[in-house]
Amino acid sequence: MDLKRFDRAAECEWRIAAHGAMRVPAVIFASESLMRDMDDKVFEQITNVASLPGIVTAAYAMPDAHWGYGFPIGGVAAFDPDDGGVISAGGVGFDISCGVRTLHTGVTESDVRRVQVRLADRLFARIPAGVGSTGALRFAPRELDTILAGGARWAVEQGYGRPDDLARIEERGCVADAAPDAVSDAAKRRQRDEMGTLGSGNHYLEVQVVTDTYDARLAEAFSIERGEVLVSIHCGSRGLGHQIGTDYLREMAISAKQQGITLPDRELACARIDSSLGQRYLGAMRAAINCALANRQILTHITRQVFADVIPDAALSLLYDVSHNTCKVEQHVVGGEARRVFVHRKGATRAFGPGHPDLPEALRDAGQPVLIGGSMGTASYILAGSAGAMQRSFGSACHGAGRGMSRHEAAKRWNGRSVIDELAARGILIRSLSARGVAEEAPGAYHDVGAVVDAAELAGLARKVARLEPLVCVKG
DNA sequence: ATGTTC
Repeated sequence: MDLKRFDRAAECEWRIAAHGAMRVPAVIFASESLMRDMDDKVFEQITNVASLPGIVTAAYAMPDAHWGYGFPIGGVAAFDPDDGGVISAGGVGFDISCGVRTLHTGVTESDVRRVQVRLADRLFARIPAGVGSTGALRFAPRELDTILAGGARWAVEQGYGRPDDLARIEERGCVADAAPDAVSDAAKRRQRDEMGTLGSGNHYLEVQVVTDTYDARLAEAFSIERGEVLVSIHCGSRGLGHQIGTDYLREMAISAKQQGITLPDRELACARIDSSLGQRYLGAMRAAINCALANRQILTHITRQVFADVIPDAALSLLYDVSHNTCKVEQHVVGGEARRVFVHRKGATRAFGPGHPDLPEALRDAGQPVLIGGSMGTASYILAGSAGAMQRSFGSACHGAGRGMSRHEAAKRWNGRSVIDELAARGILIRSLSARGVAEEAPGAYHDVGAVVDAAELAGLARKVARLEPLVCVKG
């Protein structure tokens, strides 16, 4: 990206003053090196977002930002319903509430190394992964409505997990005001056999070891120690969320035209938050959030069963669960006063700072765990949300490494089998049904996740707590 | 991300 188009406000903060149709400035948080590598499309898309009605303060892009549908992936934007603010299906994304949850295991790397192959094989046998994968569970439409209203809370009531898991999930496992009635029958049909499945693309279940901790106080608050094994599950709302995105994008494109909302890009189709379409989308999107939370909860239950069998000493407890693709109603201080705004985070993680009332008591002094998934075979990081994020980015931070190469290009460049063999030689076991999928997800297709989290920290959005390396990875 | 092309 051409850096001359920006005002450098700080080492990792690049501003674009409002001009043309922009209602507010745009801000990218990144190092100079990440900025140089960043797709020009991010500049175009973030300035487009800044022109949407009712946007508050600024449009933001995180250090891992790249080209997305309408909004960049790694985009954050807040809208005020009392100022004509909008909700955009493209601003949430197709994989609604895709996210990561990380579990403690209480065992060490050597405990896993002893049984590593069996653990990899058993997880792969039990965790359905891949395009169109189906699970062991089947739900009639009415049961699905209960899931869409109840989220992880429903799952725990059904015996998938423990009541104390819920405090460690955003919204305590169930987002309010979900509207299963606003979800099409087609979306529900697609989901009836996909609960408890991982999906494809960059989704994974990974067994990881803590290689480094950076802040002793925060590591202790998160109960993280070097050498401990963790499990991270990265997946979303599967076919249901995708179908909701498709359904409402179509409807928003038609309605925006009728309402005279001028769009710089038709992919930014949106509806006023206070319109009936806006409210229906919000209800459907919240149903998809609950679907994703229930999905990750069921996968947690299966993972616990596998560990109980292969490593009986392990005790899996939830560190935290974050969502990456959402729009949430939150209170933020804008121009010195508390305002209720609708925060779109697309490929961005909520990163609430210390003292936030939505955090469970055990984590409140430390700040929210921010779980950063690396690319396959590379490190992941755990950060802590900060007061800086509350001031600078509506309580948001980055979400991952950020793709640097298209799937097509990666599939041409790498051979899946070779990628698996090379990682196995480094002690990392990959299990996947799709060699092409593995090639598309080759570590070289992504930016350096370490550079991304360093930039997030330097920008004042989050504090580094721990670095993890993979031991086993089940891929879609 | 996605019954990987409405």
